[in-house]
Amino acid sequence: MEHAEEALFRPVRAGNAFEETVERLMQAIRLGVVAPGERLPSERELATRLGVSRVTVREAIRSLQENNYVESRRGRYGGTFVNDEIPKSAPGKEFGDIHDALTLRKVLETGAAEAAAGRSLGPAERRGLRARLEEASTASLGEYRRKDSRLHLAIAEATGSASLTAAVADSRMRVNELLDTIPLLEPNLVHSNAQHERIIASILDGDPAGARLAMAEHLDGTASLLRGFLV
Amino acid sequence: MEHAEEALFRPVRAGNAFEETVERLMQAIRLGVVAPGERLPSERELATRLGVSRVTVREAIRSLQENNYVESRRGRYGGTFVNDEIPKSAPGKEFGDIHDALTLRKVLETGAAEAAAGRSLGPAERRGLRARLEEASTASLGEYRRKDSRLHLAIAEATGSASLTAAVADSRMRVNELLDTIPLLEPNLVHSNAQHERIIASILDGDPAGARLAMAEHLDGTASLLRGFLV
DNA sequence: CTCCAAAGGTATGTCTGCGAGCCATTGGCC
DNA sequence: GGCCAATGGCTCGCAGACATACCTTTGGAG
Repeated sequence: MEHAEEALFRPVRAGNAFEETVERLMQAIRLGVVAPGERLPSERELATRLGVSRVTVREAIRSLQENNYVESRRGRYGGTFVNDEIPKSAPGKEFGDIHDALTLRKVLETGAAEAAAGRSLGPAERRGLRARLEEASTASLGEYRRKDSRLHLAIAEATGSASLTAAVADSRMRVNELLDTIPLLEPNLVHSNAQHERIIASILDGDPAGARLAMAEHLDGTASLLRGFLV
Repeated sequence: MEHAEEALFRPVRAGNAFEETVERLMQAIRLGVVAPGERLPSERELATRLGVSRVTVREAIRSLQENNYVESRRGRYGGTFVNDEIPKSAPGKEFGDIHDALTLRKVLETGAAEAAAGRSLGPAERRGLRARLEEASTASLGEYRRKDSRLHLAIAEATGSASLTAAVADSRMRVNELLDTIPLLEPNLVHSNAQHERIIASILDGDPAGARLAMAEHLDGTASLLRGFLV
């Protein structure tokens, strides 16, 4: 065999520093962690947190400006702000491996739901989850993908594991790119919200098995949709 | 809240190219993907696969030579070979976040076991799993950690998801570093082998729920051991 | 015995990315 | 009205990493 080697000898870095920085900032915007109208951290702060030089951060931001994701304003209380209308992700992405992305997502997100339900959550965390649920349920079609992602990220965060949260964020970006190529319909959305309620209820009730099951059903919906659309 | 930002604005790259390359090669050796006496891929091949220049690969290998992990021989049929006795990992590692590592591992590995059991495996994959199980069950104390990792990696591979396999490899490295600081005893080993049998049997029988459960119990063993030892 | 393919060993010029510093702009505070 | 802190905008020299080319060693094939 020895084809586990493929996993271990995969490329050390996904791209150059610039590309990866753009990717991260896009993640923050597309997953709704920084909403339209809100401000990104300052260039100096981003440079520190992303472990990258300020020059590189600026180049990445410039690239986002040119693609109408953000606008920058100078002066104190200035900064880089997310535009109200952000471009759709470029279509025709190579669908790498749908099976790969969906398998990883299912493992991570059902695991996160179960783990979150198995923890004793503080009042702030419980409030956070309810707030995200509320946001998602009242979201319009245009902002649904973002609000949905924020809810799922909040669930991952509720596990208390930063690396699990990071993994979920990456996974969602991959799957969202695929989802962006197929239509999002009102009925899906209603159904999705009902499932969200079950998931959050199970987590808040401390019911790991229920949370896992509810999440699994939730994910299976979009998974079969995807497998259907993309052959 | 907005502390999902912590996950998204984490550092873009874990270290410089050299450090990450060393890390990868150590993973391959420590996880037993390249066993003692075996040869690493050639420098040129590693450079291509790791997406890094040959100079960097050589520096990384040099560092491994100086630490007695490998030896290089010139000429055709030469190469870089893994030593029989590889150094123990440096103790006193900062125990970053034990909870974080264990949470992620549980999610990934129970998910992998379940996913593997839910697939129809080819004869080669089934044979591979049985072979790894056999290797682990007959391993001596000294080589147990390696053989054990190979078995778990084989399970991840059986999901057919490369990124899941990569994630499991990373996760195991983190947890193994912690495990290296506490003793490995014969009784643990016997118990562990029995659990391995159950896991593999469930996977080969196509019993996802059973595989998940067996894996969960298996992991809980070392998890509670760790939490106990490391406060 | 000779040849030569494949592996490690070496050298050099280029370019990316970083660090550090300074400038320009802005709006609240005193 | 003036100050000034915090932000984006800009420049320059250095270190790391890269691509490429060439050299040296080795053992099997012919």
